[in-house]
Amino acid sequence: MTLSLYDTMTRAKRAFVPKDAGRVTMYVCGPTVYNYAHIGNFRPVVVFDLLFRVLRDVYGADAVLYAANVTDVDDKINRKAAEEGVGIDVITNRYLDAYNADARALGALPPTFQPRVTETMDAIVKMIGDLVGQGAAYAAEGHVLFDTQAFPDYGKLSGRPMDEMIAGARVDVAPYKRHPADFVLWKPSKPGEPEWASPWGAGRPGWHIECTAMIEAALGLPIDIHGGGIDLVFPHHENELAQGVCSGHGHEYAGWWLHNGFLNMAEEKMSKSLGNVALAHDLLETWPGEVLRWALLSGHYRQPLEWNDTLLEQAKSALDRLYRVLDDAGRFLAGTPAPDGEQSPAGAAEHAQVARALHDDLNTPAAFAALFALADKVRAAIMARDAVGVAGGRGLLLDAGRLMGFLGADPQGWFQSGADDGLKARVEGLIGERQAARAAKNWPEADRIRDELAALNVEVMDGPAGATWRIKEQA
RNA sequence: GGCCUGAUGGCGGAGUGGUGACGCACCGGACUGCAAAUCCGUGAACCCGGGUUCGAUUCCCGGUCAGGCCUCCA
Repeated sequence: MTLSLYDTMTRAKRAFVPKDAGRVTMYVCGPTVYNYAHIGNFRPVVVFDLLFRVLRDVYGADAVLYAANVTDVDDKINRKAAEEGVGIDVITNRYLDAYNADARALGALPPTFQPRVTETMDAIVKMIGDLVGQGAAYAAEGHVLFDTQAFPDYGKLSGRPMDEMIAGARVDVAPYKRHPADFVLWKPSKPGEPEWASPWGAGRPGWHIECTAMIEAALGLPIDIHGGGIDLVFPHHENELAQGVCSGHGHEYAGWWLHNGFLNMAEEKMSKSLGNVALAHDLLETWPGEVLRWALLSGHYRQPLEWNDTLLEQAKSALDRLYRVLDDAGRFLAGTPAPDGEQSPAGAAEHAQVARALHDDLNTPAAFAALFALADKVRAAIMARDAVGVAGGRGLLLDAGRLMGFLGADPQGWFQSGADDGLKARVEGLIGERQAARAAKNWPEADRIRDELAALNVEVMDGPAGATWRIKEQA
């Protein structure tokens, strides 16, 4: 089974072949930590976490090295720190902690490395020195600039011939630039703002050099996969590429460039029912992280995705369906004698189909379809009272879910999340009373109790083996 | 102005040169005391105009609409 990935550089889907199958490397541009991150900022987090999981599945967990950086030097950080009268580390640590907590809630595995600009300053300064030494950068008026003329392929990644860019540019060109396309590697800090020592004077790095230096420091150039949002293709990744190649680390930078599409917000829908909840941090107070993850993966990662509350409701319903199968499978197996071993696990073909879909450039909608097909097989095995099929099929469903970062919750807990112990005890008591009323065929009383449960946002479902219940809607 | 994406049923969203997945929602039936869940089943879509082809939703050209990017700072 071949893994193929769409590469922005060649604009084609290509079979993925790492330089070293025992050491697969991936780097993804992470957040600037000056505030809570928007849900759109978490799309690359979830998409590349999924790719991380797929790569670990193919090459082995220890063979995949994934670095996701954190930008903790930035004007917005400086401004926030000044507003609060604290050091930038207070701001960056606060929002980095929140970011990591949110990422975890969205089911993202921790990256192998999470380099920070402030901790990579030596490597950044060294790489700028390398570029100057290679004749690809020059110092001017306290700045160090990358000389785009030194890189003939500049513009190749984003498909922008340099002449056209200059012709269409609307921005004033700083007088110290040799070429309008040249960009900053190092610049002086403003008075009172953090600064670091360098051969060109105290100051701070430009945005683009940070990532190139962090890649070299954390993984070593070249890497197999470089990921990020499609908005970063130009100028950020174009510049990273130019820096990496010209710094003397060879002609390759990244084997595959992957870019996720944008998340489009439908503000009016969002605000009407849920308030201003564009932040993942806020959404997580209303929805399970798994629902947000499902919603983020419900379209192909390269396509734009419309984000609204309907999408979240549909994601919740879809996950409910899968968890219901797991729940029913568990109940069936708990009440069934040991299997006779005559039949096979249900859904083996569908299970393989999940991985096949993911290996086709992370086709998550097709993978979801396979997940549902697998769940249907488990359901059919339950109805056929095929214990081997159910037990095996449930295992396959859980395994496929695990590959995608789903179905990790206890099914009971999934449906009863949000209920505290007091509510649970009260619900169990009411259900007991209702069972007695139903046994006596006292339907008005049974319905009255069901209404009482409904008032507690609890839905009761009668089954042959007794009643089960769940929380009806998200709070 | 330049460059680049996208347009599929009520909603979300795959895919394909030859009867258009999947999920959510809706409708009919079974089951249920009634429901819920589940099962069976129905209905429902490829932006517009040309071209290539035996055949186009799919390939090509044009258009419309929507979105992204166009370099320290923004």
